[in-house]
Amino acid sequence: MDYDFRAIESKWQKFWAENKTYKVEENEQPKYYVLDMFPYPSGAGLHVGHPLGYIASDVFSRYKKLKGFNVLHPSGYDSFGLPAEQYAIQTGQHPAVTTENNIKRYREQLDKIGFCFDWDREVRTSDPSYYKWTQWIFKQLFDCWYNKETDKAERIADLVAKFESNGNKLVKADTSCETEFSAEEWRTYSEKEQSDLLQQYRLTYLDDAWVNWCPALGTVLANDEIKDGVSERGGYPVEQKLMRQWMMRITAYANRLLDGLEKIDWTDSIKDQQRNWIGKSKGASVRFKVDGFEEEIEVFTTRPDTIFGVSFMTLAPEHELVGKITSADCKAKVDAYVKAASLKTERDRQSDVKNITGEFIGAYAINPISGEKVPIWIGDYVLASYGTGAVMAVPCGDQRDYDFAKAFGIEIKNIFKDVDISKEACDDKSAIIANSDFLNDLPAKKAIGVAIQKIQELGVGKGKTQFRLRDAVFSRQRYWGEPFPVYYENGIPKMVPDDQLPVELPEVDKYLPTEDGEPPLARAKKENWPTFLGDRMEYNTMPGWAGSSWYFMRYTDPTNEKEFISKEKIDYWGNVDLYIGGSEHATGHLLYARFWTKFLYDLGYVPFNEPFQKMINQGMILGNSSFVYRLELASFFIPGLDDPNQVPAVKEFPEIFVTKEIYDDWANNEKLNMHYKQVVSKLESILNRLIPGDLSQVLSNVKWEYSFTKLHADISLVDNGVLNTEGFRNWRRDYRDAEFVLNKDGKYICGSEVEKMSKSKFNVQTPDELVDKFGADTLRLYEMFLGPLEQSKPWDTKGINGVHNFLRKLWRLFHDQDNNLTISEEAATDKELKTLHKTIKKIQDDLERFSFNTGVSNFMIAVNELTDYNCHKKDILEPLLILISPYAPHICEELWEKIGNAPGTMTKAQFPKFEEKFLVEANYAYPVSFNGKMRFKLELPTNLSKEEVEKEVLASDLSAKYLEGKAPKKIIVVPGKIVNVVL
RNA sequence: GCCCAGGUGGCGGAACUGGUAGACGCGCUGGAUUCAAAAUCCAGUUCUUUCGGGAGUGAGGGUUCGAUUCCCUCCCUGGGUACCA
Repeated sequence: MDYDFRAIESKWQKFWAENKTYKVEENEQPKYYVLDMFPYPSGAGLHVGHPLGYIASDVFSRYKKLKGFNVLHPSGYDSFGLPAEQYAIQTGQHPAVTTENNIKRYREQLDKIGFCFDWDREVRTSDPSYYKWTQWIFKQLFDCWYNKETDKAERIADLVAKFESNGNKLVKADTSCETEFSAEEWRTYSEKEQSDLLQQYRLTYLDDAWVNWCPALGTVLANDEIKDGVSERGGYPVEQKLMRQWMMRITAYANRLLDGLEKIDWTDSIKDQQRNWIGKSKGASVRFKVDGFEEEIEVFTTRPDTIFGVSFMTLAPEHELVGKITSADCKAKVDAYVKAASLKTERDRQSDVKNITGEFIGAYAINPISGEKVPIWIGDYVLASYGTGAVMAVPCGDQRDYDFAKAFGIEIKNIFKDVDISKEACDDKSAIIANSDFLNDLPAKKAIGVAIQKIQELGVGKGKTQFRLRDAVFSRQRYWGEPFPVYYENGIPKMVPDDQLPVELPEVDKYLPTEDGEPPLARAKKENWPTFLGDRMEYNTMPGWAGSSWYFMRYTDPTNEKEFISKEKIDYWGNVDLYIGGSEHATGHLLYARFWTKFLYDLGYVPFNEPFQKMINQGMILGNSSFVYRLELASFFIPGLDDPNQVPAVKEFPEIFVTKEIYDDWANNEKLNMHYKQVVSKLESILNRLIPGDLSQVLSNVKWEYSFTKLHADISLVDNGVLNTEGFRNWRRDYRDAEFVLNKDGKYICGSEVEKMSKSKFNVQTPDELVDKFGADTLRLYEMFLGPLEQSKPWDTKGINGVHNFLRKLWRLFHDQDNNLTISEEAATDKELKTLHKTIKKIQDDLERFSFNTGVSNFMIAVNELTDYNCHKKDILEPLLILISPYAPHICEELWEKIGNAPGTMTKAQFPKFEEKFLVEANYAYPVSFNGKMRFKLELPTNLSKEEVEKEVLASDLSAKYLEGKAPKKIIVVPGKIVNVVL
């Protein structure tokens, strides 16, 4: 074999590991920080979709190194997580053991692809030396409050000092505390009372929060683990349960999280998702009295200027006043509506736009500005979880309110001057207000301010900015997560002192919750806890996003035992310059990491406000799933056969699978389709076998009832759409006796669909087999060659030969037919230099704009051209190797060494310098267009002026044909580009 | 519903600031080499055609000497979502 990739790749992988080629230290060079999103080491290992982003970041890191940067490109593992815990529950094996095994497998797979990670910087969230500092950060959050005056986090001690001197009256904090107290009062409070009050100021605090509790599973479930009110797994009932939880006061940072988006280079899509998630809206909160009751209804509105247009009020069905103010005659209907709404999920309520529902509750609200009485309705388009759960409905100015009013025949008042609202609402903020007393003749923009002023004067409300963002629940009732550095004493939560960190996970007998629903850690006895203080330790653990909210900082100083990171290191490395990962973390990890970064910035621990300066979201690699079609026999009836004992049961039939054509035919609902006969004859032959004796006479009239279901088949059993039926029978026990109805060529054709790659869809392609067959360099090039990084694309290995051939061609540029090195010291020709410098420019430009796929094409073009020139010159090939090395490091290192460089110095090479002079040409073939249509090319010297070009074009014989003797109206000449003749 | 991304040959895709549409690769067709196959090499490959051309980047308009690129309207696909008051 000429290009022996197996030998080359294992040689260099070994060399790099032994010589620590990719180790980085702080130095004089400018820094560049490239990071991949934290991988979770799942038991399934890597599939071809995972390395896509890692390859891109690896190529970019290597490129930046060649450009003279000191590049930090680390990796590690987000190694706490649910799958390991679930496996532990099933097998009793400690999750640390499973996790360790999974990491080993991941590492092996990663190493085979030849990444330039500095593994000396590896971090694992589940390692006590790491989570010690996650706990430490938690303690800092506990020890801080948010000062709205300075707009940053400050120490609790300062707050306590303020309380001691002035109480909380003058303190402008982000707090849930609504009671006011003086300094004297503060001093009289007990320790418990003070602790409870401070909780309302701390950035992490204990509070009761509703969770989805599933008693049968003994766990709390996420929203998407619940389908139709029961657990997705097992179908057990789920109830709402109030639980004491650690919360994160992320809402204190809402404004800064929003504003910070302006300064970072992320896609609009992710930024929009974060903006929507934070959901800032400005407006006013207004209180409406309920006619005949003491109670008031508070609403939030972004359009206080339309308050004279309020025609009715809508409450969420869950609104606490609904029970109190509903009139007796409406009660039955309202109760029924509330019940119906409670059965719908928020999603259902949101997606059902066409079906407008609601119910009048027989009560009236009084408009605090106009004094008008308006009916109160409930409607499930109003959600209790947002704002106050009540809407002042202005149908003339809001389409949703408009549709509601129309649906129930509620009067629609018009408060806009010269605007027709007979068809739809008017939400144009430039419309002029009318019929609105003091707001008349003002446009909305001005009227909003005036309205708020009036509302405040009258004391019926105030201007308000509302956020959708809610404080984040930070407790999980799980085992495999960071323990909190918290213990309880007399019911007061206290922090474990720094010198006793980390609080390590205790051993437990089972990884399940206790019978009374306490988290697994409650199983640990006092002596099981490596650290135990007070009456008891905290039983909850931290969520997955705890460790991943600061891991990018730890890479700069991964083994520091004294601090979470040192000031010098983080000052040198700064924030992440390029972050590559999927967009699925848009409102999770990416928001929380920004929150923690801003917090640590406030305390002066890190010099940056935003963790990830530029981010690229790689598209998903989709799998090509294969499907088989199983016949589901419902029943059958044999006319001439009366003895029921002679009739076999449906379940005695083997599994029957039909080829795609038959399924398609059936799915197209052709009753007596052309394949019907084949299916029936298969069924009859099976029936014949099941019934003893020859019954062929009787069998001809059997009535069959059946349908088909589509099932995933493992893609390894399918070749070019054709199922390996024998392999399929052996795939699973139930299919051992499967029968197949084949197509006319005697083949079983599978269906195929492009879907997300996942184990459950049996469409996973691992990188291992490809590395084995073609080598890591080929895989790296191929994954980059597939298309733009950001786009999702189906995985298909059809084209992989193309890039593999490219590498072989590259190899052959350095070797003769007998695979002997042939490299010449001869001076390069102009043509060869042009190819080289054209390529340098392309590769550099493409990489600077993260266009990895076009880079590969350009290598191919260069190698094709040099092959044509029969070029074996070192002056050309050596720089070319440097260009290709970020993509295909193994083969390049090998050739680099072969042509006389010291081994392992490839990464220290300098990216070749592009020189314009080699691209300068004496002539250029101008494309000449007539009325915008390209007709021919005309070779002209590049130094001609516009006028000269024009003259040459008109004088050309080729032009005569298109001019047809007419004089052109106009001629456009773009020098070096194009000529267009307008007739 | 709303927000975002996208729609170019048989396929993956290229065309960067409005300037030769289809680079590069796959696949396919024909040929060379071979006893044969693989591999390799050469030629062709958007569609259509009366071989002069004509049409063509989801559809329809617009701006422009010139539009895949900019603007408007619409359709389709994928992702996100909370009817957010």
